[in-house]
Amino acid sequence: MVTLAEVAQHAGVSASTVSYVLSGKRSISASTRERVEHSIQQLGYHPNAGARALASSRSNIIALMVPLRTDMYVPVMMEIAIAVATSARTHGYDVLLLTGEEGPAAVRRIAGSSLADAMILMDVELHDERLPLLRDSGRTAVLIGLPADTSGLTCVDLDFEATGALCVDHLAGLGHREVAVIGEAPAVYERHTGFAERTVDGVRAKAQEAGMRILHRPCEGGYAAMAGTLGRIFDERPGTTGFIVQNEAAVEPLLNLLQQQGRAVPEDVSVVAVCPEQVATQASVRLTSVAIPAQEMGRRAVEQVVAKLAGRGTDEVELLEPVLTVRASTGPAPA
Amino acid sequence: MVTLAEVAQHAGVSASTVSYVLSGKRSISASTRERVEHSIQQLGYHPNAGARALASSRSNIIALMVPLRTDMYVPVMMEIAIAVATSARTHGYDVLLLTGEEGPAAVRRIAGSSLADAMILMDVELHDERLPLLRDSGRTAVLIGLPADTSGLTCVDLDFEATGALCVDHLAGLGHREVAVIGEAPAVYERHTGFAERTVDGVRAKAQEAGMRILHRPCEGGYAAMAGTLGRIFDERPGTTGFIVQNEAAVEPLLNLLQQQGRAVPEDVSVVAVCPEQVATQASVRLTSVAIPAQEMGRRAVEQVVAKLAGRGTDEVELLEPVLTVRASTGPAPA
DNA sequence: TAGGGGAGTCGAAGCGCTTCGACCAACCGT
DNA sequence: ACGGTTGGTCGAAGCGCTTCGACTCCCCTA
Repeated sequence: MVTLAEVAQHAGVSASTVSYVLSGKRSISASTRERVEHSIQQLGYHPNAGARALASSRSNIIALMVPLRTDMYVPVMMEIAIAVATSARTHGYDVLLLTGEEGPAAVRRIAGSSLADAMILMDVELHDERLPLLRDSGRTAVLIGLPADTSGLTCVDLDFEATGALCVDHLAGLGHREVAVIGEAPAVYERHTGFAERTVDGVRAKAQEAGMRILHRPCEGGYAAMAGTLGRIFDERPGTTGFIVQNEAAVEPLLNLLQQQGRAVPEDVSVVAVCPEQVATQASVRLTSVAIPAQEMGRRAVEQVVAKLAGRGTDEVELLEPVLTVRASTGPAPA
Repeated sequence: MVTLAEVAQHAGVSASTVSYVLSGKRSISASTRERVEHSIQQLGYHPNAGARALASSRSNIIALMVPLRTDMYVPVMMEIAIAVATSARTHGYDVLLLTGEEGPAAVRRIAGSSLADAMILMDVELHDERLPLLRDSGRTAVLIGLPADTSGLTCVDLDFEATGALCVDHLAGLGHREVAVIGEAPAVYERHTGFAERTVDGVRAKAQEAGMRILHRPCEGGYAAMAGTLGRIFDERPGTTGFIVQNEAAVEPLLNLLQQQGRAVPEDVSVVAVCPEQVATQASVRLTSVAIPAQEMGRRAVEQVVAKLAGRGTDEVELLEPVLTVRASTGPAPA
């Protein structure tokens, strides 16, 4: 491995000069800079990450904690993770992938070892165990998701209350009065991952205004679970004409079952989904949906991290505004 | 941050002794060890990752390059990535997440900076641009996938040829003589990511033995694409009674379309999928399938990396044996 | 009883980089 | 013509850890 000292020697300057060429923290004459850059090229020099981290106490690494769970829709997580990794690179950072398995201990480990300059946490629970540790580790952090107490924390998330309200608005505008919400798996609620509850809150509040009746049912993904849930919904509320689905793994089963039961979408029943665009457009019926902007969330989280590390930090909650796209799965309520 | 020196002082020993307690590279008396460990606890000491990397030239980090593409079935990638991260931790390693975006340059960067001790590459193409760089970087590496030239490389992958053969065997045993293979998106073939081709090779070879006619069609995911492909298949081979599907995003659309066309599964048509277990069990028909052992692949890749880093290395190709599970989507060919 | 050897500990020399203060020259205004 | 800048460069002191050789006991064997 080529070292900075070797580059310095090759270029006929001191080591510090090479360092300053690299960092730009002091002015360097054009001729020296050129010479040094040429030597770097020629020798194929790459700064040693460990040495750099040690000397500067900056690792240029962002740790990303992803959940290990399988009850969440994985593609969204992946999309966020990739967006984080990609935008981190554009800011000169690399991303360390931590799985939920280690739990709160991971926070301690990473903060303690200075392995990462900052952390991004996904799948945040309302009373997340990692938060106290995070707070007094003093490390820069950004959450994707919203805990109960956001004081001193920067959070990025979709505005799920507005999302719920938006869905209701759309259905109400089409004349629907009885709507069922197909929610995430029960475990998601038990864990109090805020987003699912916030959506339902948004739905309920708006529904009350609009004089709409809401039936909310958590539901596992897959056909079997959906069949059971759907049966119970129609038993309880035979007049249901609208569905709001917030469980990607239930979307296709729902459409399929409705079709089997001879309920046409959107003529007899309307369906609004909260899901990534791809799911909405690739489903068997092109779905009216509120998009989950995974990329955007990942990107914004990184930008917040970078801003905080640069001292331009803001401790604030950034809620992305939901956008509802009308497609082929919603229509006027049947008379 | 607490340093090793502070721990040493607190415990009344030298810094090197603390280091040896931590690494176990020299024997330490029980009493000293206890005293040191107690001090570590009490002071909340965590070794500084950068310093450690610098001094030992080992970062305890494994870099994982995941593809950026969206034409691959993402959940499998995610599952592998998580398995890699999780098993890496059990061996004391962390995982750095690199996206394909940087391409070959990432290999150079990571190898050059000694940021990672080893690399795991996913989504390997037959003539992957990253391989030459990898080879002469001299870094430890393991591929998940199989390039054309595996010399000097350790590879882990499912045995896709055997997978294809297994599917054919099963269908042939049930009396099917005309089978269509629904493949991955065309882009996957154009890129020459070996696995898709290898599956088809396996299918073809076995089909010849079994006197079965094969029609292979690449296919994008989603309903629209699948509808077109399916139409063309039945136009060309009206007698088709079996399907082998190697594109998770096409599975559900296929089942749905068959149902709409009044072709019953498995009475009229049999379907074998190559997909993760979850997809097979959650589909509208429980699918006979060959599982893609994502977890296992991730785990084995890490184990190979760890072995190589420990000097117990083996440059070999490890092909996992496919397992076919019979479920409800295959049955005897109609008379 | 002398000598050999292992167990346990320490000191010091780095690992490759950043950064601070110091230094030297050239240049400014007056 | 002279003190004060400013731009450009260097030397040296670490950053916190690992690791090598050296040293000291103490026990075992011949």
